[in-house]
Amino acid sequence: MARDNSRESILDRAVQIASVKGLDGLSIGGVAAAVAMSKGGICAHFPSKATLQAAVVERAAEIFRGAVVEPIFARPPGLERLRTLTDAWFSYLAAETFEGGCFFTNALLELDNLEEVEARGAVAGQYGRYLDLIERLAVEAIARGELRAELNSRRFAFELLSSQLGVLVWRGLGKTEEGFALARAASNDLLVRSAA
Amino acid sequence: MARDNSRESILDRAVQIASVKGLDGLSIGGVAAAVAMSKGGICAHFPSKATLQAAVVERAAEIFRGAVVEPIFARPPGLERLRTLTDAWFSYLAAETFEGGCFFTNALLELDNLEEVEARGAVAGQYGRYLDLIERLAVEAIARGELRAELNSRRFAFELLSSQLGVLVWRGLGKTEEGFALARAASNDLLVRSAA
DNA sequence: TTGAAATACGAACGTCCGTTTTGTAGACTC
DNA sequence: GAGTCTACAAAACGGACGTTCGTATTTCAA
Repeated sequence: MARDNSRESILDRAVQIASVKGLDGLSIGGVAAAVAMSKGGICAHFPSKATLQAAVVERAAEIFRGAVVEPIFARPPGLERLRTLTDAWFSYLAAETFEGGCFFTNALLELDNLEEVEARGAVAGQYGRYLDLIERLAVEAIARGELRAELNSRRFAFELLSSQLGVLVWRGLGKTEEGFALARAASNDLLVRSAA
Repeated sequence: MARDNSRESILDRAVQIASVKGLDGLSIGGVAAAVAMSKGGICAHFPSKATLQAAVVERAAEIFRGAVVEPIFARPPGLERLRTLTDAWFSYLAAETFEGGCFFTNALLELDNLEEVEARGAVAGQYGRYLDLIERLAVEAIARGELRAELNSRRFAFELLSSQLGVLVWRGLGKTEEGFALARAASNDLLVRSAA
């Protein structure tokens, strides 16, 4: 754990920079300056920019899982986990876990048309995993009779995610607090009208 | 109209490039190559990159208005215009009016943490105007008795926009068609449960 | 104490960036 | 037809980019 100390600190800073400037806007020189090292020192750990970007995505995924996903396993399955996930996501954004907002949404919309950036697949993969998790939790809640049996779990996931996306736009407009309020109301409404 | 012909063709290409690579990723050399001109020729029309970016945002706004906003004025006020706006937005995205998807959503999430980019304010301004339009149409529909009187028009705008954002994520995941289907269903559901 | 491996510096490379300057065609005006 | 103006090409600038390399420092084992 304490091994590779500098590699970890490089990654932690790089993740924050990438969340603000984008995965493509991330520069080795910028990272070097941010951690007070030389560019050569960075390249010793990450032989190419693509390698650094891949490691950054992986690290961001760990952070996201720790902040949003893992809290649900302390709760009973079904609807309770769905509520916990929603709350955790709002907390994750409010806490500015990533300085630039939601790392993966930023990255997905940044890279979706740039097939030459290798990290694109990794970003999409992580994003898809998150959506599948929401859908799985909905299926679970349906099976337990907590959500309506006829509910389309895919559409449920779409609408729950969409509320989170709305917050990001409101944040971009400088109305973060209003965005949270609207998204919480919308999410809650979704859960209420999906309840059995 | 035919005046400043090359300026217009530069802008049209620059808008497309910016929608794919981002407003910050837009480069004068790239634009020059795309329109088969020299960098100096570009700089003759746009004395600085910031000037070019500002003109690109303005041009993108014109395109967006023409594709999404103007069609509603051919329709009767109220709910009908709301439906038309929604349809026009889906058509606008499906037609790949901008190669990179939704120019303004991309730009907003790209720039929301980069206060050093001058175009940020213009992007946020255009985005806010679109949201206000949705809200105004909702108020209009409420006043005409087409939507419920207790409806929160701000929340309505939030949820309608959120569905559009969902499509953009699905598009980023390579599931554009499914995204359209889910968003149409969600938008329609929103209109149905908001109806008087 | 010595040797080897790990670590990071600092300089250099070629490329691209935004910008400025200079040169040069072709179209206007007088 | 000489002068002027516009539109663009071409070249160069300083700087930042990603990457490579030689070297100095540190760490640890033998």
